[in-house]
Amino acid sequence: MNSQSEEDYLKAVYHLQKENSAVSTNDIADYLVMKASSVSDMLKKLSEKKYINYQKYKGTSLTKKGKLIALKIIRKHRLWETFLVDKLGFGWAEVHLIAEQLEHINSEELVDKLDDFLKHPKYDPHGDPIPKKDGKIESLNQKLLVDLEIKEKGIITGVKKGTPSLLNYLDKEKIKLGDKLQVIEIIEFDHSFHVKINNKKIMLSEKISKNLLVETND
Amino acid sequence: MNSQSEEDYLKAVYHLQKENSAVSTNDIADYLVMKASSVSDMLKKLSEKKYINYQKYKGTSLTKKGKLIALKIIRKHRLWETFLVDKLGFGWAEVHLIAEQLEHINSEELVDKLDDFLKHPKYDPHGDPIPKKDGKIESLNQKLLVDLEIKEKGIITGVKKGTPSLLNYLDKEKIKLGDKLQVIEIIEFDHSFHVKINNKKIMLSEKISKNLLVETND
DNA sequence: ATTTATTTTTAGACATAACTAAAAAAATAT
DNA sequence: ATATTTTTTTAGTTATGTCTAAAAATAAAT
Repeated sequence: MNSQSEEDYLKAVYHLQKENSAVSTNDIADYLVMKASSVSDMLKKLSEKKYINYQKYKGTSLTKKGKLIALKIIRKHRLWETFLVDKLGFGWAEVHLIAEQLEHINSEELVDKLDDFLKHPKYDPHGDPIPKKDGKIESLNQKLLVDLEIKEKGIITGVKKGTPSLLNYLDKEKIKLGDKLQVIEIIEFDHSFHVKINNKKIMLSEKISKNLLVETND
Repeated sequence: MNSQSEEDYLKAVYHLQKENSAVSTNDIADYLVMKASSVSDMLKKLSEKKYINYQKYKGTSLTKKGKLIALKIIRKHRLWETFLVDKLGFGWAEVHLIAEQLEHINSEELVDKLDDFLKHPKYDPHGDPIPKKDGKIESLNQKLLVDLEIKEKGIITGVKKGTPSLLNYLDKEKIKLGDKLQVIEIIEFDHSFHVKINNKKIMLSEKISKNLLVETND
């Protein structure tokens, strides 16, 4: 069995893992509100258990084994959130902290029976997809901006490679995670993207559009 | 907040506490499957938090504060057991281990909403009474054998003072916790009790009947 | 009333999972 | 290319909650 702590780390890596990129120690530390040294210790431990691929100084990613554990916890989290909102009448904003506790309850049978009871919901109250028993999960349709077409809409969900210069640029332009985006025009000459973000038109270079992650509806 | 361990100890003391008697360190150790030294450590800690009355070598009992905490955990345990059996379709024998985990989930609002959802059940699937939000609980009708009337039935639930000689005697007569008992006759001359235990007639002296705890229906 | 046995406590060790401070490696800037 | 900054790791400390072994207190038996 895995400790609550181990489960929290695996979940963090899952949530931070975008595309093919490795997750950095500091990112995990920020996400879990801990010190980087604590994260280092735990990464070593999880690596020994074969839950993550880990090379010193090179960041980490989930192994198949680790990913399955993370998805099972996310499944539990989202099923419990559904229960709390649909059956107990909680508001969708209040349930996160409680589900954070419930997701660590250990019983396969409980999860299956809860899933039956809720009639196998596909999405949790926040609209996030609920993984199946075997870990299968509906993909989030996260794409790079460069792969969008004209008129296509999406929500900015992250960057592929968070180099400071890119982050600084986004910061300066007041572009942040969660902002809505729509492609207005793609300039053939330099492949720059003219987009509307928060109802403000802005031009993004090809390089930027190759690094900006966007979640779409289709 | 209290740790899961602290809660487990308080619950153990609650369950072991019969009548006015203090609970011994060894009894708690047996109940929780731990070593007496571990129990000693924790009793000191719980005593500092004013959850128990504790004097070295003299056993322990819950303070008002500690009893309320214990009852709140038992309330959660029994509500969750009810949920597992009534809503999720578990058998009543399978739910204990899962409820043992769920009882430590921390959220007043969750307990209240669960109670509403279950329509304020009075008893859990094992027939045990569920404490109210304020800690009130239906008494178990635990009496001393000496207080029973002729024909009255009950279940042996413990002894008031577990002196070895009494326990040896009960052992020799093959009388154990959970045995069903019915009063056949009370001899006026020496106040001895003639009872039927497991369909076997037996005579118990006044002294014994003043030390045998019995749970009745009324 | 002493001796013997049992119970309880203390003292010291260990695992987990966090921390701080310092060293080492990698990334960035000049 | 070297210096500076940032990130990551290592080493050592701490708190919690368990353990074993030994000491102290209490209870039981002769």
